[in-house]
Amino acid sequence: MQNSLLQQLTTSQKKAVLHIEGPLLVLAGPGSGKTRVITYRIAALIDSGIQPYNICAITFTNKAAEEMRQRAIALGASAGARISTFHSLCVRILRQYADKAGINPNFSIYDQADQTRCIKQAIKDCELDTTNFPPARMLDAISSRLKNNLIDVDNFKAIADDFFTETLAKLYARYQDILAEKNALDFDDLLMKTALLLQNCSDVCCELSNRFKFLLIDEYQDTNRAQYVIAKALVWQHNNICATGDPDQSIYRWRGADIRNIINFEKDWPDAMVVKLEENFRSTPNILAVADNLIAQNQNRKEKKLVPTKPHGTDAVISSFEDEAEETQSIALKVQELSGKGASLQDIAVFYRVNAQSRLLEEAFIHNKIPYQVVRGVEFYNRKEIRDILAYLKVLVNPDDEIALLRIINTPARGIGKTTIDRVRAYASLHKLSFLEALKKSEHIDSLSKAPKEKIAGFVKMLEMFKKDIKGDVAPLAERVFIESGLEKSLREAGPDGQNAIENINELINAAALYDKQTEQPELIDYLQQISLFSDADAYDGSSEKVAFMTLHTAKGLEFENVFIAGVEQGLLPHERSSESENDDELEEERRLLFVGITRAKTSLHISYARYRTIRGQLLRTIPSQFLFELEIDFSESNQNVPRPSWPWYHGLEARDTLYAFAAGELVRHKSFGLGRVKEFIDMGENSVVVVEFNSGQTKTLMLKYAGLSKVNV
DNA sequence: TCAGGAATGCTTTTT
DNA sequence: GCATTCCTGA
Repeated sequence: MQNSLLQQLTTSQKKAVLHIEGPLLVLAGPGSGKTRVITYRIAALIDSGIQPYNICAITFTNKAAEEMRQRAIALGASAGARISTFHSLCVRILRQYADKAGINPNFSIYDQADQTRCIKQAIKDCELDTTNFPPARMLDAISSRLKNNLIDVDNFKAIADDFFTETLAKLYARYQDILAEKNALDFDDLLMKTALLLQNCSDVCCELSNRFKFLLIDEYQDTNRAQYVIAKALVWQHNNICATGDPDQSIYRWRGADIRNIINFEKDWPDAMVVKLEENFRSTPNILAVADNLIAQNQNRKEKKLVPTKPHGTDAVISSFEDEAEETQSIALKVQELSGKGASLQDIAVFYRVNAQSRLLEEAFIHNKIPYQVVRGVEFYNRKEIRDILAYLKVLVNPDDEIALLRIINTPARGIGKTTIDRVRAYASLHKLSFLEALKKSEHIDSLSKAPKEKIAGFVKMLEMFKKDIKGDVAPLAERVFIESGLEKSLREAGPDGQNAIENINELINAAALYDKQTEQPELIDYLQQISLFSDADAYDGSSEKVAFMTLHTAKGLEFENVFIAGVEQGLLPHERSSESENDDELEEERRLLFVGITRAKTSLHISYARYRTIRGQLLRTIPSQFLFELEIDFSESNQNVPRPSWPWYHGLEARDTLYAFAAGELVRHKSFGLGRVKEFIDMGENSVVVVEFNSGQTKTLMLKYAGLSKVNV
């Protein structure tokens, strides 16, 4: 490799880049250039005569893969290395070895919404109710506890030993059958089926580990059991694995990530070389100190220092605001101030724990006319009209995809209603046919009258016409489906919302055209599988002059000059759901999440919380996050003189001032107890309690919201 | 068959 | 609070 390029690296980085043969673990703190190390390594490997074809690098998002590809090429590496996410890699492997994996290569990939429909169906089929067996929880158990740990249906049946696990085993079995009937795999199946394939077919394992002579994995701390098994299998022949990661940035335990994978790396590969990258090139010492104070509170960790290399800067700030509207308003104002001082909007990001927090931020930024982007890629693909048109395309590739088929059969309305569908379904299950096959034989279904039969025939004929065009470019087919299915016409007649939907579909067709252009051999199935694996972070456009809003999870791997973290309150961060387990594991993961957020900041960091927040329609008094006290920053609850938002829809404060704020000593009137004086006011937002001593001599403790107290102005 | 309103449920994070 | 599903009437 060219010396001039290597000179850009530190001694430790160089060591990691140039250690070619054998296992290598790069333990790297935030901002230490670990992704850079992988990129340089790819270039160095190719430089030392290794064929790009023999290199496989695994990143966390598609976006990261794309960036890595381009940077490697910029370093002089020829293209051809496989750089992708675990999921994309699995799709490729499963399609290539479909027979051996026992699947049909035209499978659909089911996302959360599809999965939920399937699990609901399974719960119904097993004659269970959704109250005792909530779909979301069942799905979570199946995916993160079972599939990600490579426990398949048979394994689980063998170990189930009480009512709940036995029921779950039945449910799991039924759920897998439903997916199989529809020729669909969910996200976890992609990993599990690949891992099991590699485990069970040594010839496939052999072939792949000969093809990928060098494996590089970024964000190794967030791999789960299935991914670990895949990695292990891929390096079976040579042990040329390079993993980089930081246990302190592990934030995906809840979806099966197993931190032991990185902790036990040296046990798995005893001859591993370990390189530590502790210098931080991203943040000021002020920011790093705060991050360090916070993460030091985690008991379950190996101590690690963050060594700053940048000069001192401004201190991190914690601000408190009256409520979430004031919080977002003041973030907007602060952004304007930064921008006025010359900061570019794309260097500013706002992070939060839950997606719901983006709405108020958007309102504040719209009000203040500041351009922003909400980094939430999957949202686009979750729009109704997008799902509709994609469902048409999915059915063309995978006729067994009943969920997609049911979605489009009467979209737009073509007179095939519930009754008709039920009759066809009954016929299908009686004759052991798929739903589409039953539709094709509809003229033989006696329970149907003439009109529905004709409508079904028309629908089937339309699908068959589309199917003739399935080869080649995707965009023209998508456009044709949009118009000829009647979707376009129905949206055109649906007013402004419809117009918006049309624009979205046009955007999808444009994206498909881009795919056609950039892909050597465009294929509908490949396109559909690719967009199924599209992630939130993939939507981030770092080149546009906009402030970025995203969750703390999405922020992983990114960096910004100026970072805001909003809503740092008990219940939100740490999230209330994280306190359900009896140990501190989940709390520590929440702490790591904040750590990840803080360490994204290069020069300025603004943490905030609101004293009141409306949650699910209830105004609640909040408690500052316990983490705030661990940062060792001075902060007080003083009002910071934020101009109250003057937006027409903003009523929060006024409402609370009159309804929810009483002071001891205040004179009040109750509709039946009459006049009284407030003895004590326990502020819990909407659930506040007042103790009133009435003139009648009685002292009452009242729930404010039911008491109907009014203030008496003296 | 379907639109529209009422009732119910569900709410972390994501590939 | 919002989204989905359920239910009723046309």
